[in-house]
Amino acid sequence: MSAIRLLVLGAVRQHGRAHGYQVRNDLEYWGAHEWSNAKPGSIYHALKQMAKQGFLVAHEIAPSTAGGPPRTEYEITDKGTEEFLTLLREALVTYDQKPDILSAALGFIVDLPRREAVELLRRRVEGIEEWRRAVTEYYTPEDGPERLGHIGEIMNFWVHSADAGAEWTRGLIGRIEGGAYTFAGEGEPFVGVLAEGQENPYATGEPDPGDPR
Amino acid sequence: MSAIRLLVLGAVRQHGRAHGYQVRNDLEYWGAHEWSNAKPGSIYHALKQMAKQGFLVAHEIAPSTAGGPPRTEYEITDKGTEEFLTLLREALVTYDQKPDILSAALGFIVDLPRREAVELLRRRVEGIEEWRRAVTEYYTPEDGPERLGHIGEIMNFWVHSADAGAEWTRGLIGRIEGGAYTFAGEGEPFVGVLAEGQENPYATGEPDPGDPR
DNA sequence: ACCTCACTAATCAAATTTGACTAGGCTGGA
DNA sequence: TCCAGCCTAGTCAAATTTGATTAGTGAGGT
Repeated sequence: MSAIRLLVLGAVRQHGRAHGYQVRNDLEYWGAHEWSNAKPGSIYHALKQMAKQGFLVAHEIAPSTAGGPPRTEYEITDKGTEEFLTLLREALVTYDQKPDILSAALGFIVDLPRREAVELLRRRVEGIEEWRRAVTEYYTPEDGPERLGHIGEIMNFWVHSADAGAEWTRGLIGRIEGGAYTFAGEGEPFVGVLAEGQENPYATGEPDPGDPR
Repeated sequence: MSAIRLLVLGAVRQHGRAHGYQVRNDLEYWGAHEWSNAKPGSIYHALKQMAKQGFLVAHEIAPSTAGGPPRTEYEITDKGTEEFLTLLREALVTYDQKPDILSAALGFIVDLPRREAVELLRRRVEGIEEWRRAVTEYYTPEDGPERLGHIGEIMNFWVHSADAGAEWTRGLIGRIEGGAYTFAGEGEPFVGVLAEGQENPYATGEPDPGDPR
């Protein structure tokens, strides 16, 4: 599974009620178009699909204030919230070497209680270590590592990345345990969405070094 | 673009002539099903598509030796070889945070001259460093990093991964310059394909810790 | 008054990917 | 002998993703 469903569900949830363009803007504000497949087509498709599956309800809205086609607003259902939490937990725990999924989950990690977040990340680290043991054994044949030739570099690369990922995760666990950020049930949450009408400080497109801020 | 075209083109090229099932087996032998979308459907689709585009030529073969439907063999064309090299170079140079593409390219890196491989990897490292400068500036706002809240962890994660990737690439450059592996034009290449009839020492599916080898 | 640009909001066809399924032949045990 | 299970080789529908395109509105320049 890709990150798009988690991203879209989470964005709608934070707004309570949102139309596609709003979701699209949030994700851009997050920089999600840089590291995931959060493009217009995918977002609108995900919204429709998840509405069909009962995770969202669609409300048709009149042609709207400022130009453009009539827009549809979406609200998350109870089933949708459940799905969101399932996806979020899964994304935090499993090491499937798709960095976009972890990234998406990081954006919503504060929607869980602090205790649980730490617990899930611990399990993530364990998962990485287990994966590492499995493949290390797997690709280190008894007739010497040379048998693999340069192909061995592929696994070497993965193992290296996994190690870096584990180390980073341990760091994050430390920061969270050290009291960083505001988690579910800890009052005033940090909301990473744009209010209606608020301008997006980040332009579309590449992270521009000459960003005129 | 995904890794599948590079993988399929490269696999066909190594065989000279191959049918889909052979490609599928090679990629499995490489472990590609673990870290890329090298599933049957994708492979057969890529073969057909690239035949349509003139990168491969298809030969219909009689119902074949051992069971199963009639198979189609593919040969790579000159245009296909060009495309292969283009994809390979691009995959080595560009840091697009999709690890499967780099992995695929690593599998074919020895199809280039040693000199060029090193040069491309150098450019890769530069690319990563440039990317890092751009996003570091981008996501470090003048009103303090706290404004980003936990969202900042996403970029933090990416930067960490990028650093790990750069470091690993430097290591690989060192190994290659140190004389490791056999590159294009250096005689007897290492061939990472299964001969017809050779058994695949790796079973399908997960890297099994209890692998009976 | 006219034209161009940018923004809002979304749609669409084409390409790709997923995951399940087909169908023939071979093998080994009851 | 018969049948369950595996291997070979691939197909197919459904879901998703890509990249381009549409269409209305308002602002600014000439």
